[in-house]
Amino acid sequence: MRMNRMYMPTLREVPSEAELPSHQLLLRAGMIRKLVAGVYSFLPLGHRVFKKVEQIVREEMDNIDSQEVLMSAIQPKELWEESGRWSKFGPEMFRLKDRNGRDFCLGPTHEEIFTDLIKNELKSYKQLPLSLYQIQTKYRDEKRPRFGLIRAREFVMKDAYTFDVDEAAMKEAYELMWGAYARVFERCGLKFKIVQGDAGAMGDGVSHEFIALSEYGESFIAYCDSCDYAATDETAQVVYEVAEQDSSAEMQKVSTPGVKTIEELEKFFNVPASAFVKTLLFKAVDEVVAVMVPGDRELNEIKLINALGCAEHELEIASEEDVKDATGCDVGFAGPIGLKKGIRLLVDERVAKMTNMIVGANETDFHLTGVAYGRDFEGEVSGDMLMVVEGDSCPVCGKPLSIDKGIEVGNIFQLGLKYSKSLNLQYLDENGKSQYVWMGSHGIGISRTMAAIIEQYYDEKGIMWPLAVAPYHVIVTVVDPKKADQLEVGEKIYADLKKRGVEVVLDDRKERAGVKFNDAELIGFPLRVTVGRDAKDGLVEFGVRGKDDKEKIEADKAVEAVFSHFEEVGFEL
RNA sequence: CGGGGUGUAGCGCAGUUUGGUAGCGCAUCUGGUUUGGGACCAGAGGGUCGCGGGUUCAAAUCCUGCCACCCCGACCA
Repeated sequence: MRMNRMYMPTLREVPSEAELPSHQLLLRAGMIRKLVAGVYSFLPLGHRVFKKVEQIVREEMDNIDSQEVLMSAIQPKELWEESGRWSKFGPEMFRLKDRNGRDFCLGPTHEEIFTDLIKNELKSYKQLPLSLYQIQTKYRDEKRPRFGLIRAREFVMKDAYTFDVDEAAMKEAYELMWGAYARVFERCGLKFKIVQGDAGAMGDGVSHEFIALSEYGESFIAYCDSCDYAATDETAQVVYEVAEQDSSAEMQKVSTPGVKTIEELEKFFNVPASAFVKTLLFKAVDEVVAVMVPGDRELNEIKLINALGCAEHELEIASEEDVKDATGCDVGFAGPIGLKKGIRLLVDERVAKMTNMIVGANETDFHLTGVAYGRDFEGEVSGDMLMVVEGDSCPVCGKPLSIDKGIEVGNIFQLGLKYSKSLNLQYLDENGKSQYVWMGSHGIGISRTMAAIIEQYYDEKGIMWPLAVAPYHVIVTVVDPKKADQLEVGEKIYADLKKRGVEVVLDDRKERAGVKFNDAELIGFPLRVTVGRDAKDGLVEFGVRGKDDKEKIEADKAVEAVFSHFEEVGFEL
């Protein structure tokens, strides 16, 4: 490709709408443009990178005998009602009606559609296992789209679905997928961690997330350096020991005027935060629920949601009015004793061991001390309800956990029988008996992966694409294309590289050298051959993006230099 | 959806407090001089000042309703 014909509107200045490096650089390098919030157009250079990532995914999926299909983005409401997700997905789903008023959605994911497709054809165990995937546009009306391609409302995902005869076979398919995903992200050059995930709206089974490490990531992960335990912060099991407490203390009401927060309480009573128990009120659908966690810890809302069995969007913090109605007092004095009748009280398992805690009295300006679980009140003991923090003990080996941040680029789920049951997907086994199909669902965010790569490969000048995903491998920069000798040498190297199958652009634009160099570095071509003033002596310059030292070589050796670099970094065309 | 902020030329911004009919830098076009790290000189084009309503002789500026976009919180590939 000749650059003077290339549509690559690079920007000198950072668009004010972009904050993250990947977002800024994608815009500045002329790779994407925003249409509306969370919806982007891919320009030629961006599209080339996109296709590279897509192709890597495709190859690795094909490699494990998953077969590519293409489903519609537009889906009928009926299938979603069968699975119960028409309401569960909530406002995240883009919904639309046809001219007759029939309801549809733009697919946020495709479990229903794949299951439905298969159920009409699948008859026998002999047809299993089956693994299908597609690379297709997904729609999710995010509450808050942001960070460019990282949280978009329209994005491209590779989604795969596996169908197996039993649980063991499903787990085998899961392992296969795991391996393919690891290879995909390795080939993309990403530094990533594989962590246990929460299944969320997808199902209740085992799941893992592939997290590309990045300081700008939205996903927090807890992991152990001593063993291989790793989980998302929401999933990580919290080890929290309650010290033996004196149970002889009597419950007493203490006046605590205006003392509401844990910090204020610590000062007032002069005891550590762990002596208190927070009673938090939430509204789930239209029921108010109270949750108790130790005063020095945060509640994990995901764990609460799982305990309640409601959907994410159905849970919200109770309003001030709801709190007053439930407790009969101002916000800040809620406690387990004297709550309005009928309010569910969930209790973290550790709270249930406390025999001398301080809680709100459900009376404005009063707290209760010396409260013992079991003696003074009881609730539903709900296991672990806490958010993990750095330094918590590893639930496997007991060593302290580390916390890191990253971008979720892929995930794998063991769906089990969730969809085959709700959508009635069965096969006949060897004995002619009907059995439900064991399913798995596996996603990779293609466009998001592209952004995640940039987050790991950039410097102050621009992007530094790994060769495997670079829009082109080499840029041949002709410093002054009006000089016949330079242009001639540049054209020859360009043609020779092309002949050898190298993806190459020729910068033949009538721009000053600085503009060309800056554009090349911004866009992030991995290799640069500069044809300048020494061209008349048959010399050119060979450089690698990200390395300052340039090497003067004979023009005839340029192609060789490119290939020896390929060899050096283990890249194959 | 709650809280905060912004909307003026393709991009980045000033002008709004104190109403008087729109400006700067970059980019674009023309001519010339330059030519290895975002050139210089001269000239030119480009704006429903987010949209609607109101106040006023007069509105980018004041009032009001709406919209869009960005940031902070809860969701996910």
